[in-house]
Amino acid sequence: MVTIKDVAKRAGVSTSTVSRALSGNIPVSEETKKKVMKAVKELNYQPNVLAKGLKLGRSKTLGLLIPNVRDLVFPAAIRGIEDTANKYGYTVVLCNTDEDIEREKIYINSLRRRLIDGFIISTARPGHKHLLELNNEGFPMVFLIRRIKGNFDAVTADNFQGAYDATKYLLSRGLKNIALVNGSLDILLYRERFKGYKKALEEANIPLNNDIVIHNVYGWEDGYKAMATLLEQKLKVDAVFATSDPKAIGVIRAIKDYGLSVPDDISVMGFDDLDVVGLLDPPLTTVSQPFYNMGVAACEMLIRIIEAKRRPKPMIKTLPCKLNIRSSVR
Amino acid sequence: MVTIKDVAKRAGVSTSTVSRALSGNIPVSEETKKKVMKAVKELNYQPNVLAKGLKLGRSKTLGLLIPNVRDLVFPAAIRGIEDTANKYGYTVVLCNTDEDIEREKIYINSLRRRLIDGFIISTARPGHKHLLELNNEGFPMVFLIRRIKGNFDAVTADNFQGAYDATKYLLSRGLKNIALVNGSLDILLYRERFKGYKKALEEANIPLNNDIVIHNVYGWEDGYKAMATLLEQKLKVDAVFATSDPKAIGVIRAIKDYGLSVPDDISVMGFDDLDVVGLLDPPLTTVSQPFYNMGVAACEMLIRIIEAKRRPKPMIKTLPCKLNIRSSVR
DNA sequence: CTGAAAGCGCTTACAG
DNA sequence: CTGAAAGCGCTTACAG
Repeated sequence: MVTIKDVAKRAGVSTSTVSRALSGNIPVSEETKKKVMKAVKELNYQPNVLAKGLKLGRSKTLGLLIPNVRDLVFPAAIRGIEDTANKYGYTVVLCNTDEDIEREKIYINSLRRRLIDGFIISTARPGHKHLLELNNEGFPMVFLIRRIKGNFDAVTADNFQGAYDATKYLLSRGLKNIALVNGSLDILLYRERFKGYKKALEEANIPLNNDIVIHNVYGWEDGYKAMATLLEQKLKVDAVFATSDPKAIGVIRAIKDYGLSVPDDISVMGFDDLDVVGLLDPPLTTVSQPFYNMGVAACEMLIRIIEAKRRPKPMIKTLPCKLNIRSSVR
Repeated sequence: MVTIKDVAKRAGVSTSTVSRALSGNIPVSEETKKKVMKAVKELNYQPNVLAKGLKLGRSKTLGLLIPNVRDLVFPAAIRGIEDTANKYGYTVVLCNTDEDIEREKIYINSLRRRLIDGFIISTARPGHKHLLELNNEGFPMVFLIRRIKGNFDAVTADNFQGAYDATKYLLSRGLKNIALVNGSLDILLYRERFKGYKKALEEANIPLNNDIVIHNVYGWEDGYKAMATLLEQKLKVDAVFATSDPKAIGVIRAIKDYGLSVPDDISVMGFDDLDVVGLLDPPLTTVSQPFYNMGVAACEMLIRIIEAKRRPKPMIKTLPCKLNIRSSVR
């Protein structure tokens, strides 16, 4: 491997000068700069990032904490993060926590030994004391998709607006008995989606019917069960707003298994717009979250925090959702 | 941050001794080892991985090159890699190449400045000279899922056997006119799947009908087109073997759009067993690739190569596929 | 078994 | 503007 010494020798200057010519932080005469650059080129010199990191106490790497790469929600966001990190010369390390706080703590500790420069965190849930401590230390971090209450840097979708628009749209199609199949209210974004749903109903003067509102639904199996329960009870339902696409998939399967049709008998609205959801039968009408762009925004925000001299004021960036109308709503 | 010096001071020994006690490579008396461990605990000392890496010329970091995280093929494999890397104290850096050789070269170069210890490569395709060079340097690398011809370390599925079994199964269901919707023959695994298909046909004394064999099909849109073409020509087809699940999804949509039913009119067999494919309508019968385990195996192989004193002989590990029978074949 | 010293490849405060 | 020196936090060959 060619080092800064080799470059210095070839250019006939000291290693200090090479370093300065390369960093650009400290003035170097045009002439010597040229000599250095020539030597760099000729030797194809690549600075050693570890050595630099050791000296500077920064490693140009970012940690990304997510529950599980296999969740279809994450790949697009990861891609946005990777692309952005790469653009700024950063590298990202992926950590799957499986929603396990202990695993998360272990990951955070082990990454700190690598002098990680900051974290993007998509695992916010009750029991996040360790994250607050990290933040109090002034450690750069930004929440993505999920966030926790309070004044922390975060990038999320506009969950309230998305849910509001979705419900409004169902209403506009003449659907009145709109069931809600929602996630855990422990998680902020499900509280917000619930609010959006209620607001739209309220504006249409439709009273909230708690019989057809189900919370704590996780994933498609649960979605299936929730819908089956609704159907068993023979409650009047002409549409279902499932607040995540996996839930919607389960809901659709249940409806079909009970011999009914989507959307002729019951319309189904999802939330997420996962890459696969246009391929379903029927293709799912859903609220589209800008996952890729959220990844980009979170990564840019984190890098800005890392590279700032003074920590900027916390900022919550909320990206708009938009309805992706396909065929599961009549 | 607490360093080895702090530990040395507290334990009343030199930093050399602390280092030796911790590594275990060099004998240290039981007594001093105890003192060191005590100090380590009390101070919660975490060695600085960058410093260690700089000294040792290794970084305990692995590079993973894939075309795109958003391809549904990869998340499970990534998860297997992450879990394994983590178990051995390694960290993995993900790179999306978009099948672009230039991007790939840039990634490889920039990771080498980080003293990356080895690569897992899922991007093998024509134009891999740079990979051969890397290999010739003795740089640790293993191919995953896709590999190139020759004697290189690799972990793949048994593509021949999988395709053979799939075709045999279709035959066993009384299906005789089995179309093949296949990928590019530039890619080894599609050649192997083609061979498996031909072998099964041959054994059943069914001549290969080139009219219903289509190659160079990439993704679901292409799968749709391929099937549409077949249908337009009114060729006799009672089953389709699509050699990837996305192709199968396109095939199914085309069949439905032409007013036919799966599997009543035409049966469809896929290949991959992506996480979502059981949720389709009808749930897809497909060849299941052990993506997670392939990720684990590739990562273990790579770490073994990295940590070996002498480079072990190249080894190709082939994991068996198994049929996952659902409802798209009659 | 243990310590002092050198060195991994950088950057930057200190002189000049 | 430039060089010599110190130092980031480790490990290990060299003495003892």
